[in-house]
Amino acid sequence: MKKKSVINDTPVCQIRMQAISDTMSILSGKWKFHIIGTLIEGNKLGFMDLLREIDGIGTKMLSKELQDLEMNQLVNRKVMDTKPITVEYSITEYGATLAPVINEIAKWGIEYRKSIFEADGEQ
Amino acid sequence: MKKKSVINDTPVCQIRMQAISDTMSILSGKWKFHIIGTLIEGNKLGFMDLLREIDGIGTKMLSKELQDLEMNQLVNRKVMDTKPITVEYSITEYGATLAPVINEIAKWGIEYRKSIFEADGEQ
DNA sequence: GAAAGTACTTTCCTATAGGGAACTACCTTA
DNA sequence: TAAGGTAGTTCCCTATAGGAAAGTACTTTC
Repeated sequence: MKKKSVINDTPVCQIRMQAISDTMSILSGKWKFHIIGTLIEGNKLGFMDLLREIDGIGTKMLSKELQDLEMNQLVNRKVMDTKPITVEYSITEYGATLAPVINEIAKWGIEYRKSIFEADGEQ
Repeated sequence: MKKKSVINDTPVCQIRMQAISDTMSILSGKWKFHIIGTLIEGNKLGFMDLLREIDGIGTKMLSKELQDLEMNQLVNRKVMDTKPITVEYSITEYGATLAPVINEIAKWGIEYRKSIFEADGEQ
């Protein structure tokens, strides 16, 4: 008889694990946090604005990631009736609920850097 | 003259973005959150215990991810002087500070599932 | 009519992530 | 001496992520 899981085998744990996988699959990749963070700060931004704000991203990735985020209802895309057409990207009400998650992650990262600095005397 | 970033160009934003990248690179991959979550719940666990607890992981990934986490001081590895040698994995004090981050991520994922269920009548 | 700005899409390429299966090595029990 | 448990490592493979560069299409400005 094969031994079975004992810790993660409770319904509460299963739901938690599933929830973590869900969140991380929605926010996966190198750029989603940066895009969401920028849109939370910047309110309404055009494609080229985002391209300039997010250091290092290219048009292909920005376009693809924005589509992903739009599909998951975290970002609004609105085509404006201007002379050269412009597009307004903004965070949705639902996307804004990610702020506490992003804050915790940023907070932890800042503490992490501090602790490395103190321990190793580097950087 | 090329237009420059205005939102993300403040020192505070740069540090925040860097911190998010740091955290996500440490916790990147399919399994790190599961391993850390299990170790927080389970206290001290052997390699085979983790293999059984974490549904779907194989020996190769578990071994590699544990090495990553150990390198980043989030997990302790202690070889025990038992008859067949056993290894005790546990979360470090520092690794335990990830609990609030994991909690926020889990909380958001649970709300996300709820909202999809309400909106679409799907799972 | 050429340049430059809007917003993308497409193609091509490489690097990394991650899985399966087999293998190592050592010890205990039947 | 064969089976089964400990804890991994190694090899081979595929799929995905992500970057660079060029192309599309349309408009305004010089």
